[in-house]
Amino acid sequence: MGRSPCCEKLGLKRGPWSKEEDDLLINCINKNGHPNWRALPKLAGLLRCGKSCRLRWTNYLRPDIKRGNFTPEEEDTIIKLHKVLGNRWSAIASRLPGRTDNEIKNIWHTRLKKKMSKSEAQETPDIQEETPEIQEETPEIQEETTETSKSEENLDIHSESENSNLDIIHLEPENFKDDSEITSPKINPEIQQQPSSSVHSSSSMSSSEDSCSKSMDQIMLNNLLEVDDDFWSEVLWAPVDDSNHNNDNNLDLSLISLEENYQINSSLNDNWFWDDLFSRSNELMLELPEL
DNA sequence: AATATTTACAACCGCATGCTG
DNA sequence: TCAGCATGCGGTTGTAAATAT
Repeated sequence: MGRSPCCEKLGLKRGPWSKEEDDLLINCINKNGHPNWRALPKLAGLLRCGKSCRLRWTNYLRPDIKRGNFTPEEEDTIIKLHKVLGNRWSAIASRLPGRTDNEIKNIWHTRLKKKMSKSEAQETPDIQEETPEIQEETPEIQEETTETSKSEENLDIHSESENSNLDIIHLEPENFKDDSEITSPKINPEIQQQPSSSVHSSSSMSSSEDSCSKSMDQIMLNNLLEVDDDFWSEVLWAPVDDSNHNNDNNLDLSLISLEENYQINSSLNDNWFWDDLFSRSNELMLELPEL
């Protein structure tokens, strides 16, 4: 199938946008919307291609864009989502209201990637040193990993945490009212104090991931859950329309289901959510057919 | 102060995909 | 069913600003 060029390049302006151009574009979109990007430049009196206008609008001029530096919480969220979603910037952006995929991609390449590799380098020796101690301190926890997390004892802990924090987590963008709802961690002190076991391979974890997953194992083992264990695989093993083998979609569905499940079942605080979403998503990745 | 290097970010490019006639 | 078109998306580039030498 042939693909037409997005615009005729002759005579069209490229490069940075001027204030005047921005104003023309904003005025035009405010007046007419943007039902057709290709026709829009002419309508607005701009010597730009439609694609350029669309990018300028979606990445910079849109009124709902949050300008300014990323907060540490936002950065943390990006790191966690990137572990789950990979380079799917638009998917990550959809979970960070007011931020664009381009912006997230930029901050990842310029800051977060380096930050992560730096902290990995710094913390890897510590992790290696600490792991044996942790394992020694948590024999019970380790045993529990082989069993279901639904023991009476675990449920007791769970119900306590329920009492302490009954926040329902809504991951969909429209449910994020502000930054604090997105990320601000409200760590259950009980869980924080509990030593971490080593269910997850630390070798593949950055320090930020490590820090965010300090309590992950406890979460996984002790607090999750009223979530039906079958749930996590239901999506994966549900019949898939052969005519539409889109693994990305399957993954999306799986993640959406994860999110929805938490909306319904969550008595977890934010950290727990992220930790478990990450963990479960890794499982999903492993179970998914090769992309 | 001048120059070199690094960082941050806007913008571009081209492929993929969905929609429409 | 298929070609053409519009848009979404991720990778990459260009460049201004900041920082180091």
